[in-house]
Amino acid sequence: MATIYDVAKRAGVSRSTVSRVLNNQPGVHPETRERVLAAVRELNYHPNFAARALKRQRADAVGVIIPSSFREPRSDEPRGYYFTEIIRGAYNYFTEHRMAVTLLDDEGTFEFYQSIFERRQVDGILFIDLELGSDMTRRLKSLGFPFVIIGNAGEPDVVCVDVDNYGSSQRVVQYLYSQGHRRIAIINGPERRLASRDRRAGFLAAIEHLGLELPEEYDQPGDFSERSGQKAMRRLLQTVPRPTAVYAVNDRMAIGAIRAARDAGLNVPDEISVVGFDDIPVAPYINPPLTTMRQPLYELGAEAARLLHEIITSGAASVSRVVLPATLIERNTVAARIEP
Amino acid sequence: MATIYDVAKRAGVSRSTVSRVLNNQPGVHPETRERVLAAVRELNYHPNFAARALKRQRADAVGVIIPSSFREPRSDEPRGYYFTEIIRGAYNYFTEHRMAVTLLDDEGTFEFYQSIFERRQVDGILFIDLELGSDMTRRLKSLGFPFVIIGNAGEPDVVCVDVDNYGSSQRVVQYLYSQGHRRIAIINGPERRLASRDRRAGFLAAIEHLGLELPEEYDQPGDFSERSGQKAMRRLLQTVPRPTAVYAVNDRMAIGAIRAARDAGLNVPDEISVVGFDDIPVAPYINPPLTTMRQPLYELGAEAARLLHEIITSGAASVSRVVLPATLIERNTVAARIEP
DNA sequence: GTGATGACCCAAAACGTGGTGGGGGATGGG
DNA sequence: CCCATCCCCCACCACGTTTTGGGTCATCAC
Repeated sequence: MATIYDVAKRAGVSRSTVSRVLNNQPGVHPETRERVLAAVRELNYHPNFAARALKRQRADAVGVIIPSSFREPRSDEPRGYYFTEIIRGAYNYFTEHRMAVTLLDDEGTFEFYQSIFERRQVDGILFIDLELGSDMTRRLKSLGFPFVIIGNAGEPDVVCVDVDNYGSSQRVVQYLYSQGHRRIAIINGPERRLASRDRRAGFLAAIEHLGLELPEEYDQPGDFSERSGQKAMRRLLQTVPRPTAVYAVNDRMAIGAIRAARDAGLNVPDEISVVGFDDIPVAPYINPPLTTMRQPLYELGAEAARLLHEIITSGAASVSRVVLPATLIERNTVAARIEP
Repeated sequence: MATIYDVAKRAGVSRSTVSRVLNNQPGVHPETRERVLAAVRELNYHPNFAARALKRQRADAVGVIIPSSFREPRSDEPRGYYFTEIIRGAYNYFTEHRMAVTLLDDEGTFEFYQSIFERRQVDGILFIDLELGSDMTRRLKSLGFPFVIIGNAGEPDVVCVDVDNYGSSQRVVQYLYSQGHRRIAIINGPERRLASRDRRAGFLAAIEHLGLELPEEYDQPGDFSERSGQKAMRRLLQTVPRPTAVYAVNDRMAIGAIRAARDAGLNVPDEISVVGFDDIPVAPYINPPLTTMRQPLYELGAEAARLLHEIITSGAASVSRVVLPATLIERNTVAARIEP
């Protein structure tokens, strides 16, 4: 394996001159520079990664921490897609900027995260969808290590990028309203998830803003799983009057809800409309194709990467919270309704 | 940031003793060991990653190279799922063995791959589904750097792990035959892909083995895209006699094929049966749910990781080629047929 | 009492790179 | 012809760790 010393010898110069050439620093005669470059090519020299990192005190690499649920075997609820898209966005950005992306384990303890910081294997960390809790977030923040959270950090002064759960839910209600719906129900996600809470809050705000009524039974719990969506829909179908539209705060539950409606002999969307959230890959393939809010996952990753890079290079991000809009994808699970 | 020197000073020993303790080497008094450990805890010391890698001449990290198609924006053919599953398998294995997984760019040139080797950022590389070609593979092999290919390496003596495309295709034909089908057609993938060729070869072998006929028109080209499957099916439907079953060598094309059949007013599976390959996430959700061969993606990744680890630690793999079986997932696109 | 034997521990030399201070050679002006 | 000036280039240290070749002390057998 060729070292910088070999290159120097071959080019007839000293190591430092080679270093200067490689790092594009001034003070090297063009001819010498060319000779060095030639030697580099001939020897197929590439700077040793560890040595450079050790000396420069930076790794030119960032870590991505994904929830440990990622590690679970193939399940009915493959969240893999979610991370893939986000990571792709971040990966493309970092590749562009000559930084490596390494997948980091998620042990979930503060000490573990701290150890990642301390060993300096990476220059910064991207937390994807971890729901760290504000206490953990604060402690991490106090370490002074660059990190960005994808999702709601639940804490000010922590840089995070999130989809606009609140506003998007408002838009769902407005859309349904504009289609003539007045009795609109919601199937919620798990309460501990900030994303769920934000979506519910946006929904409630829009309902109130439009002066609609929300009977208690229209506000159904769920846990993001298909099965929970199915169960929630069954309960909704027994309420009188029945809602004409249902907003399931993720696509999985929307799929379950549609199944429940069909099982009950109801036609979607003619007899009951359904809107989901996420736009997972199967959304266009279910029957009927699902109308949903598409999460800008790729952009989430890219934007988070940009912010992290900013923190790494300049010490701080220009903005501490970025919220990206979701876009409504109209397919076939919502019908216009002439209110009786 | 605490260094090993700080720990040594606090524990009142030399650096080498600290190092011995941290690496579980003998020759240090239990009492001293305890004192060192205490100092480590108090100072929250974690060995610097770069320094350790530099000295040890290994990074405790492996690279994963995914096709550059991974980098493309959200497309109609999201292969992301494919890599996700494979990477999960590999990731879990490496995490278990305290190695980091870093995503590597795919520039596609030999010089680039070589440079990854030379900079020693990783101890080994996993090539996912790259169809490197046997020339590239040979050249990489000659570098003597640990790497494993997921997919058919197309070259002996190169360690690779692949799904049993040949045998699985035979099983598809046998299955169809056992259901009473005698006129079986195939929709192929792109010819340059070894996976396509293997699947086609297995298909042909089984057809011949069973003494079935294969009119030229039953052997349709395709390119793995939904659209190409659709087109191929249209052509198939015009042949006389029409096939009673169609084997599309991936699920995307199977979906296209089903769409074409439905567009032509044919019922799947009653009038024509379809089998796919992959078991992509949407397979159970299309209408009707797709019968297909499930690729053991997770296991592919885990097995490749195991082999790579073996090469890294012991210099060579115990076996140079592992072939994993696909499993038939029976859903609703194949009907039993009483041959007229 | 003395030499041999272990058990522990230390100092110093790597690993390959980046940066810094200073030295040497060429060039041009006096 | 000499000196000042400016480029270039070199030797050397530092980065934080692992490893190697001892060195010191107590113990033990003779």
